[in-house]
Amino acid sequence: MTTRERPTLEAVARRAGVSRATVSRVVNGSTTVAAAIREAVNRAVEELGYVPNQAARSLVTRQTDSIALILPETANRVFSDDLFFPAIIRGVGSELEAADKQLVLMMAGSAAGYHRVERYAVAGHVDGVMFASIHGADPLPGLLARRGIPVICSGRPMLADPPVPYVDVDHAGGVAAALQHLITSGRRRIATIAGPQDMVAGLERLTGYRETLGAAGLPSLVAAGDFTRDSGVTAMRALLDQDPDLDAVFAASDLMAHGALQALRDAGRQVPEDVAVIGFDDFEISRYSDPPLTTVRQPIAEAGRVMARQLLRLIAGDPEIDPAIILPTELIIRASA
Amino acid sequence: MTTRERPTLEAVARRAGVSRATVSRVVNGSTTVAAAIREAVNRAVEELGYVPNQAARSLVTRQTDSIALILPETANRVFSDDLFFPAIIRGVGSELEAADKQLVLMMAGSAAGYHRVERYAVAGHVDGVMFASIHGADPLPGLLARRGIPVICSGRPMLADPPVPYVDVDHAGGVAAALQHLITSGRRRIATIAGPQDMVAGLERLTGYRETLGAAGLPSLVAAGDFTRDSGVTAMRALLDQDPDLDAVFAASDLMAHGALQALRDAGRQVPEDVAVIGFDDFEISRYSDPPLTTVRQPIAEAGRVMARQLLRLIAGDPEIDPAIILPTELIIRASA
DNA sequence: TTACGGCCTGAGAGCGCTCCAACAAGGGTA
DNA sequence: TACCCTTGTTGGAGCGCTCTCAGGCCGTAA
Repeated sequence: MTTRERPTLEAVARRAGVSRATVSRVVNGSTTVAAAIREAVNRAVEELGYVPNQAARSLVTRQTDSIALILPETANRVFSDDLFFPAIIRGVGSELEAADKQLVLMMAGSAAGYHRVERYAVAGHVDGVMFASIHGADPLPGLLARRGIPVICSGRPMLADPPVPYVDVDHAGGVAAALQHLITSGRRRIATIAGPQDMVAGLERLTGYRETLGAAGLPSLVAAGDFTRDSGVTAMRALLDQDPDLDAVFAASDLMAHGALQALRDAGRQVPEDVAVIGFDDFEISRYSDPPLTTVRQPIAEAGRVMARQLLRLIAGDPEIDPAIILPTELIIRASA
Repeated sequence: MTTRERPTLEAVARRAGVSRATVSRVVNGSTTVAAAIREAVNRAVEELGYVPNQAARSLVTRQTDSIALILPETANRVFSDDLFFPAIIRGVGSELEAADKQLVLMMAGSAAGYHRVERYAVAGHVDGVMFASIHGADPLPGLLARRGIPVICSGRPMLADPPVPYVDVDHAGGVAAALQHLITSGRRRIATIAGPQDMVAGLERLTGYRETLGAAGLPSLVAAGDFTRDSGVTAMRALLDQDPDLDAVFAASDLMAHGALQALRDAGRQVPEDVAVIGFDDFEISRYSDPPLTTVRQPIAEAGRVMARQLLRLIAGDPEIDPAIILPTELIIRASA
């Protein structure tokens, strides 16, 4: 392995016969350098294979051109079966790539990991921090914001002190559209499989369900889930126990809807003839389930993209950041309802 | 926003009434500091909320405690439908988390992104680099290695100059097991949907197919795919055109196998009665397809974990790094074959 | 009492870069 | 010819930290 000594600015300057400052200007694209000298410097850079030392540079500029994305889960949970995080990463990644920033991924499932994230951000390793999907009243976003670090959240944070700008989707609207579709097509005993109630997404979808059904004068029937497929199976069984005659189910996630599909099949119910099923997410796999899943599409990757864009503006010092951006959801009708 | 001035070592030293060097010693856990002084320093650190500046630190130590994972695809392709990258990230992430290193994710789909990755690594922004799934004869791993940067690959790199250590799975063994299962159960016209031939995974699975069938004296029938579901649909149709009487298909990825399942259904074939289908990957979704997919399980997350572990050893200067680690694959028999 | 280690602590020299103040050339104007 | 810009370049300070080395203090032995 050729652990060749890395050339410094100094070395380039010597070779090009100019000063360090001039080389720095050329490297950083300043225009006030005579063409001939710029040429000479560029040649020296090329010949030596010079690449600026990032640590030295950010020591003085106080920025690193990298951005952290915090996934408040353990690595094992994050990428198990769920396509939410991959989609967020996809959106964030494409946006940062375009802005020539680096993405630092941090999985902070444990309390220790949590503290690590805090130290990492405060140590100035990144220029800003994004949070993907927050559990409960998480103090970390506020904590970092108070430390002067640009922060933005995906999903409205429950704790708003200090308020941290966020990007979210229109949960209530999506749920209302889904339920309206069920009601319009004659369903009257509409149950729901709710998401975790320590997350805003779970909370708002349940609230939306209650309100829409309440307004329509229909009874509620709720089972708790945690967005996973298995919890969907369990919840669906419980619902069937409680009301064998239910004719529709709204699941707060596609994965839970798939679980419900399976539980319904096991219980001998036909979908959508006996029971209509609607999910929430519109993951790719929902196009291929049996039957294909009717679901509320939420633009996850787009949320990631917007979140990244907002953070970049925040870092650039733009004073006019929307404190909240809500992206629209859309009901995608397939065969299951 | 409280952009409070970040305290420096100097400030802590003043407050604790000691020198900078002593504070540094305490912060870095040196034992040669008197207990009373250590106490005082720790108190000062606490009171000031001191966190060492990472840039300054790595300027002198020449290490950053972060590691890059390069995904040689565009962000949009990486997380589309595929569960390969999420699984790799999961493995790598859990291992790095345990080692208290940070994961920097880089998507290098374009040529520009490519150059960016190189500069980034050479700039000393990371202590080492991992490559996930390499296309063709990619020069980048070798290039970085020659620059003295610790590098490791997931999947055997086609270009081995200089040789870069890698972690891969036993493609040939998995394919052989799959085909043996088909042959044993009486299948005689076994087609394959091959993966992209610019990737070792695609190449080796096709080679395995040819060799096993050749040894059994059975004819080959090959259609090309690119690991995606859509390519599986197309390839399956082509195979059916070429040999309407084929009785089995081995797809080089689960996604292609799902596509094949769909195309077979559309063509009125029963799986597994008319045509047996076997995939490769064992993604979660394959447990839930119709029928559940028989497939070759490859331990992707484990490969990520091993890769991270190897890189960490490489960075630590361990001279005895296995140039290649091959993880076992396993045939998972479900209903489709 | 003096000499001599052993232990801690402090001073100071960088790490490689940016950026500011200062200065060297030209070229135009009075 | 003297003077003032403008344009381009340089030296040097300083970012916050680590680490080497010299030196202070103390106990022990001679």
